[in-house]
Amino acid sequence: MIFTDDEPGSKTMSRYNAKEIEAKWQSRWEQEKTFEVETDTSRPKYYVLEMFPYPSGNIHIGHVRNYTMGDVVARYKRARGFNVLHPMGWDAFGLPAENAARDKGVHPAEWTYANIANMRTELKSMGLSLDWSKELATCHPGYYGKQQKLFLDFLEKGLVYRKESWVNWDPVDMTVLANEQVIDGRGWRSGALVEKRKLNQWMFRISDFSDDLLTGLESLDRWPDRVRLMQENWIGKSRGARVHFQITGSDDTLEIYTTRPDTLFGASFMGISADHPLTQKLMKDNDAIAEFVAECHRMGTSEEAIEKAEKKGVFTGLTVDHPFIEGKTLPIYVANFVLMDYGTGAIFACPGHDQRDLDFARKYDLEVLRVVAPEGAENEPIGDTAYTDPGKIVNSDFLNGLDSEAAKTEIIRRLEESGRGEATLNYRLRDWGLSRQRYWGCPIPVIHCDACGTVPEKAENLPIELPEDVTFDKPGNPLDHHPSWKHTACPSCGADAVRETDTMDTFVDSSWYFARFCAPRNDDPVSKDDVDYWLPVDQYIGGIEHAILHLLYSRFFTRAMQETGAVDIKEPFSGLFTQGMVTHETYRSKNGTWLFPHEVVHNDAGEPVHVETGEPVTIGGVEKMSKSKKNVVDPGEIIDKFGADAARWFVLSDSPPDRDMEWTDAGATGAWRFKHRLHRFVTENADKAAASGTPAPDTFSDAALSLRKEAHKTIVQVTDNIEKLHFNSAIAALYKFMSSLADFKPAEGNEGDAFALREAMEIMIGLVGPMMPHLAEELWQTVGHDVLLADSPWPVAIESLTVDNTVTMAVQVKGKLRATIEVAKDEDAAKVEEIALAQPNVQTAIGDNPVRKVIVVPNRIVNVVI
RNA sequence: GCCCCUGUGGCGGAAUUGGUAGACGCGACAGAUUCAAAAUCUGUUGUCCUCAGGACGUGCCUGUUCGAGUCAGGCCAGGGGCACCA
Repeated sequence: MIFTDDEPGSKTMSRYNAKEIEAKWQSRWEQEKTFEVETDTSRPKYYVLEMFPYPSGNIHIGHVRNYTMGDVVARYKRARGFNVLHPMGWDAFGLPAENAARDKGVHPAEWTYANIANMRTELKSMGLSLDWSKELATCHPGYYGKQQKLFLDFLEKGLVYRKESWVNWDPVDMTVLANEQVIDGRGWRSGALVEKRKLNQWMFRISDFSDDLLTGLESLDRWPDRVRLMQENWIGKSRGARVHFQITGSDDTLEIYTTRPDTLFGASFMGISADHPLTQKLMKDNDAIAEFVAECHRMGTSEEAIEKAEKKGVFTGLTVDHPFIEGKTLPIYVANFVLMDYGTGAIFACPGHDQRDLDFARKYDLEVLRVVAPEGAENEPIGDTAYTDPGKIVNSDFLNGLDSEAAKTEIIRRLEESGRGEATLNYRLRDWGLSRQRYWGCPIPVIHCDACGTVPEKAENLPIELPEDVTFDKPGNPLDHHPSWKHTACPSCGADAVRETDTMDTFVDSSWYFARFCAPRNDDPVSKDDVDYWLPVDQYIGGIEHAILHLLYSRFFTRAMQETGAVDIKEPFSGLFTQGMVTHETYRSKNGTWLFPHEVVHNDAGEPVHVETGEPVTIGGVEKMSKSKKNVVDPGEIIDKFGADAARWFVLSDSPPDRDMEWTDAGATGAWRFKHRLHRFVTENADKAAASGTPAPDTFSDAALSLRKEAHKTIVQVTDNIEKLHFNSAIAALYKFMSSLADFKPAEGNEGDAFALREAMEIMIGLVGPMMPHLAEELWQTVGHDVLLADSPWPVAIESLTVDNTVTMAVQVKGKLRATIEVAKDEDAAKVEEIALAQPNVQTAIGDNPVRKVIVVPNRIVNVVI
């Protein structure tokens, strides 16, 4: 067993006992309240936040990676003199608690708080520099009561409204289903065919902020480009036209939105959504339409389901007149691919230039006409693929010969001139439906009164707490079933009234917690003085899976809170980092069942076998860790086996933080070895080093000078790497520095050597500190410091030691490396060229060819062109 | 289906952002130490060839450039998101 930190009977093994030492420093930090912070406007602040976890029961390696990254930044910024806010809390409402209640009969609150207690212990064992005094849980009335206040503020400002919208409905369980609870169109528990159903829902007016959320992205220069791009696409600003089509033989018009008005002459039919008012009207006395609408409602509410479904429709019997082609009419179809939520819920279809329209047209044998063509393809018919690129307009009367852009402008001019349409901007972003028909969420603080309608709860009555005595044995929302909870008096007229029994989407909880952390026990939801100091979050870290919804909702909430005066800013997170997932090999036993990594060992022949039965094991692909495939490692076991420092070190090393990392025991062992190597070196060499505070002597041996240079260069590199969150590169630099440090043999009695050794050891300890904080504290003490490393400043590089006066330059002939030369830094280009050309290998490569040109890039490369 | 990302040795990855591809770690191999093993230390390790040298090489194909892992265009493969999972 090589992983035991204190191997008995081993003489060479260091006596570093991770468990003891890690616990020791954790309690020291806790006693001294090292990481508890207060608003202090005299000091520069830095707010580091990792996305708070859902309390599922145990932390997983993904959490370890996420929180370690944040912790490195937090500890580093502290060392750089910032007042660092680094809080932790729990995203504690949500479905899993209700599932546990239903499956195991345990109350959601009990289940959640037990999970929190366990995860808190696990997180604490990681040695994170968190201010635990600011801990919060969204399921606590102290949090969600304030959220209800925010809701009322938003309501007053007109940022919330009610509207009918669609939900997935399980007709057997009589309950609303989340998209993930709909499997192949059926309820996950009942197996019943899921229907779409309309419910009255509360909505946030996020779409009022579409343009602001879009332009705001430009200011977020410390966000990954891809996240900004994803949000930009999600908001989906488009320029297009609204066109009013006359319904043939009627005074009514059908209003459509299109981004391709240039293809209007290629229109062959109209598509309207199953939920379009016209459809709703027609289905009353048309069974075929009614049947088709019902079919559409069985499709599920996700955009993915709608897009992937076969394109289908039903003819309404109505046609519209083409606005520019005299006598041409276009049939109106109810079509399953037209979304009521986008544009006007109606389109004109041009099969030649839109793939969905083409699929539909082929199915129903409708006309397909080319109206846009690339150069030379004007007369080519459209095959099975729509031509969606821009090109030259053909078959389009007055648009012929124009390019797509000019045609758009021209046709909009003509539409506006004739009053049959106008240019318009459209956004894909829809309002945010926040109502959930569930128990374990924040109650929406409004009351329905027969006389007064919908009335907000009085602020002094907050929090509206969830009742504890609920059961989950009946389908539907327990709040609705509760005998007394929903019955109350109308705050306005005092008559008997009923509470709203819907609770809020859990995304609401996570849309303002970063603001609450600034003063988590404050009476108002948000403490102005504290958020003015701490916000925005300087570095936010979390998974890429939140790139759109959570981050967009938080940006909306911050704007909404600005409107209610709670904050003065628009953007909550000035820096964002999205870390990759943790993956692991998968294993299957002989009979095909998944196995945990700890159930697999290698036999003498090196083959993977089951630890108990000895039967062969199949090693599968490397996949995202998931409980169903059992390819998970338990952080508790890892910390137990390797120590928190080694676990932290390993999740930072090897893989770049924004990419997926594979968990391997071998990698963890490497981290563990480094920890011991460093510990052994410092404990064995501390007495050879100069005493703390000894001034630098005037002269140094070559070896000492070279060690000092490497030490100071390492400061520069590690600092730069941490600033850029390139933790893996920082660790590579430290490994390299460790080799040089271990190679350094100070001559006895040599002052310079003793000084260099001490300096290098202290630099090493300081730089390792954010990653392996326990070991670093221990060694910091070993080399003679009383002050905690956590309270000590970051190592400072001496600039003169970080630059070399010679550089190695590559010499290429025709782009191929032929030699390297050592020249003075910033050497004159002519001199460099002369030296380069004098190299025998260079001469051989040039041969008899005339030298046409020599390119000299200072301090980098020489390229001889022949 | 739509949007976004990623692809470099046996493996994880590095590359000052267009300038010596493979830093650093893992694994493997060889040696030292040991009664022996573990641990530790030292060295070698992209592929191929006619091996003091050279050719090839960053998923595939084309291009721009004195020079491409890096830029452009087109493919292929894997992953994330798609509004009620969090």
